[in-house]
Amino acid sequence: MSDLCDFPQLLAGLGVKPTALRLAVLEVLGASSKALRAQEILEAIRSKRRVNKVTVYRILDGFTRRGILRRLAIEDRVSHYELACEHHPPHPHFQCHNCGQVQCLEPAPLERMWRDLKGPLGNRADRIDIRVEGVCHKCREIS
Amino acid sequence: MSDLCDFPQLLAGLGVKPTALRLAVLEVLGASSKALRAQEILEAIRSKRRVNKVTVYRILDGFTRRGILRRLAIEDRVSHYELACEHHPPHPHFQCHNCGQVQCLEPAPLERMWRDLKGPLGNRADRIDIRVEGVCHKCREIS
DNA sequence: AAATGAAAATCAACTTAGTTGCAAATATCA
DNA sequence: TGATATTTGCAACTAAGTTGATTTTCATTT
Repeated sequence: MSDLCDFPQLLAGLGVKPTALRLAVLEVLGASSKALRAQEILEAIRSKRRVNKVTVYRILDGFTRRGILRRLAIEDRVSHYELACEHHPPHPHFQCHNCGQVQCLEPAPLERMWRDLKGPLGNRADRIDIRVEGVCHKCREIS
Repeated sequence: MSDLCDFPQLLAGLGVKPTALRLAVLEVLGASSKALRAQEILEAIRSKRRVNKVTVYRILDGFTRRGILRRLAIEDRVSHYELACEHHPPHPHFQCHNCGQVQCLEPAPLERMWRDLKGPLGNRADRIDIRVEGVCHKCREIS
């Protein structure tokens, strides 16, 4: 997941001002090969400049709402974030029990999923979760 | 997900004492057709008797470690729990954007997943997550 | 029946990740 | 330039869960 995207242009296309902090968030994520926690993003930016955590949380939130980022509920009590641009289509993730890192796996077609997920990268897969999100039949009826 | 399991026996088989609270937790989950938050379990028990939240959290934690329950990291900042006994094999979940409820879907074979997930129950699937958990190659090398 | 000891439950205080409301700074437009 | 809107920062707060110490329960042993 290297940064192939032109972030200023990406933001411009959505009418979002490309402020220094917004670009910093995108660059940190673009430079990462794995999904990152808000905390990690915050620290990465702080290694270069001064930021308030609230600002970062708000940027992450805004980006997620606009579909610029995907928020992953992969681990209890912490969100992970990744770029959601055309170069980073949805894909399965692999979290290590031990170090907690969240690797991105190939967005292989679903039929090949099971086979693919168990083998590659030398990971030992103990558990595969499949999760669907949307609007349930009950809520669809109401609205 | 109705309770087909004999909880006292289940616990006995694992050498876990079937205390009133432990059974209460299992009964609440056994009676539910969906995965529940710790909060909901706590409230369900409190409608019948007095409990301290710490006790419930510790029971949920112990049960999860022993494989009696599965903890689902389905939503930011809250865990959901479900029975992990033989009558409740792993399966995909559906969370409603609107009400937040976490339905259990059929544990259909993975090759049929995609097709199956989109159609049934009248839910509108906006997003399908596939998540793998285990020990990554790096951590495997170290230990 | 009383004493003992281990397991279970409780309590208060704390932690972590994230949120709110408002003020200050910065950018944008007339 | 001044007026307005947007972004950032700060302090205080919240929700969910955790910790450590204490008390209760309860099955044994005396």
